[in-house]
Amino acid sequence: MEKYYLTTAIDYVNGAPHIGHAYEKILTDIIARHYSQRCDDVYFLTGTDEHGIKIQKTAAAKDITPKELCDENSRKFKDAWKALDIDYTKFIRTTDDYHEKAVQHIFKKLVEKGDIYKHSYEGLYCTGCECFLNPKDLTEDGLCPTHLKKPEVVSEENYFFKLTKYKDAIVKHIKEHPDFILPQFRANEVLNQLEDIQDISVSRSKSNVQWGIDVLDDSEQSIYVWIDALSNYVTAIGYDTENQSDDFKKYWPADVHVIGKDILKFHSIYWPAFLLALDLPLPKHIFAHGWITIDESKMSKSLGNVISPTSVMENFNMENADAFRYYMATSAPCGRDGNYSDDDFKEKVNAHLANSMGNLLNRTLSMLVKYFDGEVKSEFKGDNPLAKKALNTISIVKNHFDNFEISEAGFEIISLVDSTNKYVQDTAPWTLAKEGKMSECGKVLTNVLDIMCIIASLIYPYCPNIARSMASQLSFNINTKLDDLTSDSIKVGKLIEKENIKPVFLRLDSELADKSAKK
RNA sequence: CGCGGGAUGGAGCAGUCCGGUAGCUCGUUGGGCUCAUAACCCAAAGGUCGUUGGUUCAAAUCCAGCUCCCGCAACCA
Repeated sequence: MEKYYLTTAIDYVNGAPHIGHAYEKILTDIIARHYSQRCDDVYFLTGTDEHGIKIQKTAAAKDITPKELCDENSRKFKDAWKALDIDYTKFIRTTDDYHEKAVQHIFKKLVEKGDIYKHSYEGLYCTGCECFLNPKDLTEDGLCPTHLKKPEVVSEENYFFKLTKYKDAIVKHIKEHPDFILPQFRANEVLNQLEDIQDISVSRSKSNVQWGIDVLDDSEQSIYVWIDALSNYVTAIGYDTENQSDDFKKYWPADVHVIGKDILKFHSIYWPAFLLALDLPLPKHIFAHGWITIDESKMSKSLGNVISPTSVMENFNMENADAFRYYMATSAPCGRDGNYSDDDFKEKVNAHLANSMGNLLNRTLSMLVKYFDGEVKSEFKGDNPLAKKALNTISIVKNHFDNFEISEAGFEIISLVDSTNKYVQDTAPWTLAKEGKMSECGKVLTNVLDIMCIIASLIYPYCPNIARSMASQLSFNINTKLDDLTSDSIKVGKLIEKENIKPVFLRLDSELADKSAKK
């Protein structure tokens, strides 16, 4: 694998980020970190979508310019991702100069090619909303539901993209590439939607929407969201219609676009159509994740249950996002909806990260210090009955990631932890020590520590800080590639001093955690 | 007949494509261990797999009907 290029959806900056935005970034960051363990050149793109009527109105209501609003909110997204250890390569904003220019060129090229044409249509326009309404959204009396005013019939001339021209090619592509849309059960939905697809409007009259990218050679129109926002995936890495950067040649096509299930249609129909029109190859995978609900109900501002990305960390006094990342990533099976609740969060991270994984490392290192003064002797190295399972777990995890089964991969790792805990219980090294069987005892502990190196490596994408702490106590290089992992990583010699044994993750609500929080 | 998702022991889920002893995590109860972060290991209790009918030697799984729940307008991923 030479390179891996992956993207998130770009978030609309009409408000602050919340846990739903965070879910997608965490998933994508975990995928990115996993592939960085398999290839040297991972490019991870995220960013913000900043044009459109809503931004224009929100800014007007706050009496600031749209650009000021975007700057303010885009900053909030960046700050949140920093707090969550989202290690992106690049953050694109659709108001970036290079992006705006490239989008204008893309639009122009499609016009010249004949795939974009001017067309006038009639619609119901509400002066209160300052936008067209769909007839099915009106009240029974034919009024605007928000302003209770009768909308006017207005005809507007816009540019349209010939989506219908590419319908057959996209259907064919989806059918010939069963892993194009993942999870696979989503592909049928898309094929259904493709059945009655129409050409789409790709511009807006500037008399209605001023906050957008201008159409070149037409001062009356600005480019609507589709071409503006979707193009970020190519403009970010240097695409322009005439000059294509080395990065673009190297990274395109994307390996995966990670998106929410609500925007699957745009990514699996509109976006491929634009790419075909531009004679560019299609992304390899489109991965649609589900929603995160809060206490089993949909998150919404009106319900007042919107959770900010960092509030969970703040509530539990956590110094890093590892536990939250782990919980988010494992809270829903691939592509399904998941749920967040404080109780479940506490229960799950305590059980998996503290009781099972963290305690396993802690008890083993403690025994090594207690019985051998922290030293691994050469006679301790040898056959490891856990090696087969551990190495097998690596390949299972890789397979899961290739299908974006992030949650499933996480449970495989914990399953390896559980097996290792059982091994410790079954071999009872403390009993071996009492019976004077020191060599056997040392072998058991070394076997466990060797497996802990693999566990640290596998858990790294989910919990980078915990993994680094584990690796440090094991004198293991956390940057080891997955394919270079062996069940023989622990070096012979003094491994650790008693005072350097530190719990890698404390139980939430434990006395120790309270103490450390009070520090 | 609008579209889609779901209904599996107390909670949350897997298993359904490719029928064959109903599994996981957490919780509960009992026991074990004492190296460890009141942690770890074992065992038990608890489900007629929403309902009705069909196919089959055999159905949670396939087929048909029915009931209930959740999305599909907006703030919003």
